[in-house]
Amino acid sequence: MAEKSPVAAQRSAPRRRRKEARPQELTAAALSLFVEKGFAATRLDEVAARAGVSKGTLYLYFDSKEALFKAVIAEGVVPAIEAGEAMLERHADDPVTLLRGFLYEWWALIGSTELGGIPKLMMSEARNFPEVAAYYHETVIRRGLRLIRTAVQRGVDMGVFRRVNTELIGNVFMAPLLHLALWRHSFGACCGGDLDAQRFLDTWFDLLMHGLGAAPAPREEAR
Amino acid sequence: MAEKSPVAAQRSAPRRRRKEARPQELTAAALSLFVEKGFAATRLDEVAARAGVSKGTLYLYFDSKEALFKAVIAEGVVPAIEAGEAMLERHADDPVTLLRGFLYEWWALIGSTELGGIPKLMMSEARNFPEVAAYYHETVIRRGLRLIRTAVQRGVDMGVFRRVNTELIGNVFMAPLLHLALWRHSFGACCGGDLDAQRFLDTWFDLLMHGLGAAPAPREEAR
DNA sequence: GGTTAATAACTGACCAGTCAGTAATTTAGG
DNA sequence: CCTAAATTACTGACTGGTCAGTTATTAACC
Repeated sequence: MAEKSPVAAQRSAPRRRRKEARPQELTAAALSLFVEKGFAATRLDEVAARAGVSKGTLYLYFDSKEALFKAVIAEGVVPAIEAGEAMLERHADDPVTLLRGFLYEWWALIGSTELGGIPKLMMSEARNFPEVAAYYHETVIRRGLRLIRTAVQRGVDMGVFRRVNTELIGNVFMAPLLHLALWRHSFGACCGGDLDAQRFLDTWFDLLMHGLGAAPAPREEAR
Repeated sequence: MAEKSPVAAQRSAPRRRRKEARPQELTAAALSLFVEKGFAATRLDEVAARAGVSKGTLYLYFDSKEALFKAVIAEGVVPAIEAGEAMLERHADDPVTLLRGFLYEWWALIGSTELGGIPKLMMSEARNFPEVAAYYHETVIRRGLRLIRTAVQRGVDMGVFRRVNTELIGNVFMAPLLHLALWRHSFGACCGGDLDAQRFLDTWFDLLMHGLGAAPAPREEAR
């Protein structure tokens, strides 16, 4: 009755106007699809469909596929960096707690969530989208590395850690975490051999603390 | 003189027939392009052109783009694993030398060469090509991890290393190496901040040896 | 009923894969 | 040897499908 269309079949939702909510919904849909299939292999029709709109609507909010990509990155990851910087202030006097916090919190808030797909996405696409890569590098990587370097430097200055090359320690610190996230979103999702995240993190933190020459005692003696 | 063709203009090389050499040339061209632009973004016309043949010829030797992908992986990486297994035999009694060898040799023979792009390629494409991923996982990853685990286990048994979780140590060991290679082929190729490979490896080996509780003395006291 | 969010049909470029034809090489016949 | 027939590596124009981006139209909300 209400619907005169006799074809029915097409289950078209009743076309709402929600200018405010759209960009969020679209970037959220794009994030999960980009992470799942990669940037190139994701069709904009699909992104739009998952957000419950048509492709034309997507183009009301984003100029191009690449612009959508940038928005996904900007929105997903910048808040996380800010959380890290807050933590650096909060535990200014305890480098071990700080590193443990970065490690386990990073995993809890980023690595293990959908955001954990972003490193893979950026690694995969960096060369094809140098502008986005530069933005990410400046906004996320540089700032993140500085965070870690600062924490380790404090530990060295306080005599808690051995003298190590603080220049590159941020990269070394992050490598296993990123590896874990990349694994989850590549081989972990298709071949067996899934890594046990908790044990992996414990193994790494244990090795790292011994490597830095700090008293072990991580959680309660990590198994 | 030799070339009678008066048309000239078209700089077509004189069409050689070299059935034996083609597959090699094609996989080599494909490897560098896949690494540079990713699998999806690489056009087969381009692969063929770089190998000095036409696209039609490519299809005489490979059934599909995916078949070419598999060939690239199989040819590029399996020999390297075999070299590692040989090394495990050669230095059976010295775990520290073994790990140092894996680390620096891996970088010299794989990470720093064009083959170093393969981990990035596989990470990026694993989900879209589960069959190739499964092959790589079985043929390369499993075997490689076993190599490292064996070396560390020996060190623990001999009392040279602390008791650590040998189950996951292979992944932890490889993570920074892979990170370095991935970096080279993503951000390193487009944004500044290039990692100094030698220093990075030294930093990692130093941290690792201390973490495993082995006597330091890596090269001559890595700076 | 006027404004504009939203749609869906459309366009044009692009590219994996095909195939009818071309040219290099080998073989057979003289 | 020389030449012509047979073979086969190789080519490049073509096809069918896909998809980013556009536009003419529709309908929701004030």
